Amino acid sequence: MNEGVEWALHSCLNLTWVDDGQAVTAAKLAAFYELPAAYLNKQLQALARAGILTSTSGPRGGFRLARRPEDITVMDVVAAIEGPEEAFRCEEILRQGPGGHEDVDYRTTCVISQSMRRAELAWRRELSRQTIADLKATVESRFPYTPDSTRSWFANLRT
Amino acid sequence: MNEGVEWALHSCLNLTWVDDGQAVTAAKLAAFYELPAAYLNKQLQALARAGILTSTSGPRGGFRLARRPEDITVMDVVAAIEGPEEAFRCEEILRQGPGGHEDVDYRTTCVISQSMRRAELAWRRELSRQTIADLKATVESRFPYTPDSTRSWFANLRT
DNA sequence: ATAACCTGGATATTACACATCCAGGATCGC
DNA sequence: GCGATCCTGGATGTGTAATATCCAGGTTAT
Ligand code: SF4
Ligand code: SF4
Repeated sequence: MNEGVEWALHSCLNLTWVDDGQAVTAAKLAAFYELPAAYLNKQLQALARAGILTSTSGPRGGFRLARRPEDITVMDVVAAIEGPEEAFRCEEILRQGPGGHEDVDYRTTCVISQSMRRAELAWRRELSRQTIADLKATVESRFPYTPDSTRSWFANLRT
Repeated sequence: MNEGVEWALHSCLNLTWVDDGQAVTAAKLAAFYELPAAYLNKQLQALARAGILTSTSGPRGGFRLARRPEDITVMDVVAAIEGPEEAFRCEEILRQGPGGHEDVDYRTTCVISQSMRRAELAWRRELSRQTIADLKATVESRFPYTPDSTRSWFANLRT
């Protein structure tokens, strides 16, 4: 599991707490957790390509959420960062074994592959149930002053 | 996801098809898929430590299943190879952020961490539902002559 | 006694995640 | 227009973990 997923989710949450319509610089988002700015920027670009964030160039530019938090699932973010590939990559070792054929796609016929795929589907389904809005609501109910303190932290940030 | 998991599951399946009470050498199991023998041996050792296989030293030694296939879940094998760690390792970046405390275990309080953990639980539950016996049965119903051909392949193997 | 085989630590190799850098382009304020 | 700000994306460097090999030692069957 890529570490960038964690950064991306945190950044999305932080974006829900800044003033609406306000774009936030990659450098500022990185500064919040003291992350390497250039590298976080890459993750944000991936989120932008996935349609989760919109990016604006130039002064007063930066990133903002492309949709409402209710419409962004945790799975969306994970997929944007990790790529569309499945975690279980079947190496099709059956191909090397006796009775293996070059022209068979073992990923679809093989039992082990199917079993892994089913488990991964359950994982994805669970991540799709949760939205950024859900996370936001849970945080706010547990730490009611997080929105205010986050907003003011970004507002008072000196570069 | 470790590639050794695939090897281990295949090897367990193959072991269900050899004559009962017959131990199979790591080298033979590796030869079946042309895998690196020394490395597969490491995975088999892990399975032995986990109580999934029993190992016998000396001539006529090797590995055999420690329990009935019905009593070995796919999750057992995955856990034996991958170790007990969770796939989502929370780096607790909140600790670096404003308002972070040294003495808080963010892995338990944090919403993101919980969300990931829940998804991973669903994944594990799904893998625990399937046993080696289930895989075996599915393979045999699709490819009825696999047990015979596998058994005879091992029997006729020349080193 | 000898050969077959597992055990486990040390070591080499390789792939990939992590991280940085820079040239280019867009946008804003002046 | 001009300079400053900031995103874009490819090239590149770095470090760590997965992959793979090796060997010295222990166990067991014949
Ligand atoms: S049997 Fe399935 S899991 Fe194993 S190598 Fe073939 S496709 Fe992959
Ligand atoms: S908030 Fe949660 S996921 Fe993020 S660093 Fe803290 S514990 Fe980890």
